[in-house]
Amino acid sequence: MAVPLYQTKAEFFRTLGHPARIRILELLSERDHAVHELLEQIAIEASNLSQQLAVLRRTSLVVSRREGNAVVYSISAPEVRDLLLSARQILAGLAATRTDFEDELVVPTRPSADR
Amino acid sequence: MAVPLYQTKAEFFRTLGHPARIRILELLSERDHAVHELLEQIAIEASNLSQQLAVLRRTSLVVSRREGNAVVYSISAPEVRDLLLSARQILAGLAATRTDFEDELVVPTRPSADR
DNA sequence: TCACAACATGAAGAATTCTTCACTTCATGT
DNA sequence: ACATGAAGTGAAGAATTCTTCATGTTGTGA
Repeated sequence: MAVPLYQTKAEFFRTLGHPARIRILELLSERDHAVHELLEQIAIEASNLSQQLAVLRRTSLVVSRREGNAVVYSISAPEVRDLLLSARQILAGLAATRTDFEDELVVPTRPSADR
Repeated sequence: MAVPLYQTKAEFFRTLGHPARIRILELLSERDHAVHELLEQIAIEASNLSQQLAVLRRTSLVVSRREGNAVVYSISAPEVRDLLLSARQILAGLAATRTDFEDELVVPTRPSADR
């Protein structure tokens, strides 16, 4: 293998490192979506969405097929679902830690409903 | 929550999206390491390593403590280990897919040992 | 107290990645 | 054949992220 594994891994994570791409993968891990369906859910320009889909296609994380007038995307590695879940858990854990830490350090103020 | 979840997730993955940071996390998921120990394993400049450690610290993925002359780092979320494993599997799957695909399309040539 | 080793940090230029724009392509309906 | 809706693409400037350099801190041992 010419490219070291940790380099490949880094690239993989980098392709996950974009809000639109995360949303796309989350939507696709529920079910296949046509591009115009994704567009309804994600608030970005059509051509930007195309660019992000291209990134995901390049890394083989998704595949597309044409269905008449529409192009339908699907996830190629179902394990991505687990990965996203796993990430959510870690994130929840870290958030909790940070909150605890604040609880310890921050001067207590009147509890506020919206923060 | 002011910041949407998928934004936070994207940031999380982006902090994983760097070869040095991946290696650091892999080393730390084996056991705690002092900075100079990490430096032995990873071929980057000391100050670069510090910068990457700072990135990981900012996102609370690692924590550091001083032990005499040295600073020792450890992983704060053990689940990171699973995540890295999970990524490795997906990557292996994708690589296999791509290889299969090549097997189908590419004109077979004499097998070569070094590619 | 000095000197040195181990780390950290701010700043700046280099390198990447994002977003948008102007087009192009492809399939369908008329 | 033409118009239209759906999607993709190359290019370019804006925005981020990397790497390195110079300098600053903090312990330890002489």
